[in-house]
Amino acid sequence: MELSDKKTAEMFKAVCDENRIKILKLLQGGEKCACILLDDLHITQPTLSHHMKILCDSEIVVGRKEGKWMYYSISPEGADRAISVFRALTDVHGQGDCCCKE
Amino acid sequence: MELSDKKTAEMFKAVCDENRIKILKLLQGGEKCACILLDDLHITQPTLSHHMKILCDSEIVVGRKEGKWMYYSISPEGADRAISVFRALTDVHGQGDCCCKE
DNA sequence: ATATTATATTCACGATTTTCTATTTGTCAA
DNA sequence: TTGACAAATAGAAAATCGTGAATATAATAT
Repeated sequence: MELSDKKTAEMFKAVCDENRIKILKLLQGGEKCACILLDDLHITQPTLSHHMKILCDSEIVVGRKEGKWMYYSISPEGADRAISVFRALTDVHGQGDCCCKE
Repeated sequence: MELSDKKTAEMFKAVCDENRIKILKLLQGGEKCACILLDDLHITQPTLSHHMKILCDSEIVVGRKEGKWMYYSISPEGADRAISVFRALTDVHGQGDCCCKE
């Protein structure tokens, strides 16, 4: 589970934007077509496409093409991976320095 | 554990930047003085101050003033809160639509 | 083949973020 | 009180990000 700092930052960009958070909330109801997401968000189609790319790059969301349509859903594995990475980044395994200069 | 989308985005901004990720990794060794963090990062003092503000705003890091010095450490409670928020955002509790239009 | 529909890409622009220099504030020691 | 040091703030430059209009690509239907 070793990720570069750059990749880690990329992963959490998924949850750094209000619209992407809204998209995740919509996807919690299960897999949804892009066109349905579009109806529920006040953004244009290219903007949605842009956000879906960031979400898919983070691997927290996965896309599936079916004919003309793109279906998106939350990947429980991707979400678990993100949590693992977050834990690995915030677990404290030391006691620090007792003072600034000794 | 209900957070506005804006607040949620703010919280995860903490882990959306390479320098802040480096800072968290340093703090995993325990509480550290700002001046020590500064030695390990190739940024200026005001830039560090800026990043520490964002980290503290997310409540994943807490600061403590002692005389002239600021000591920072990871807040296990803050980190747990972030994980809870992330889970609440990515748990799937529906099965989606079977198709785009019915 | 042509038209239509769904999504992705390109480009440009404005807003936000990161970063720095300069300055200010706060704390301690002579 | 003055000087030295740590950290925060102000202001500005540069980079990144979010957005939409225009266009391209892909799939389906006629």
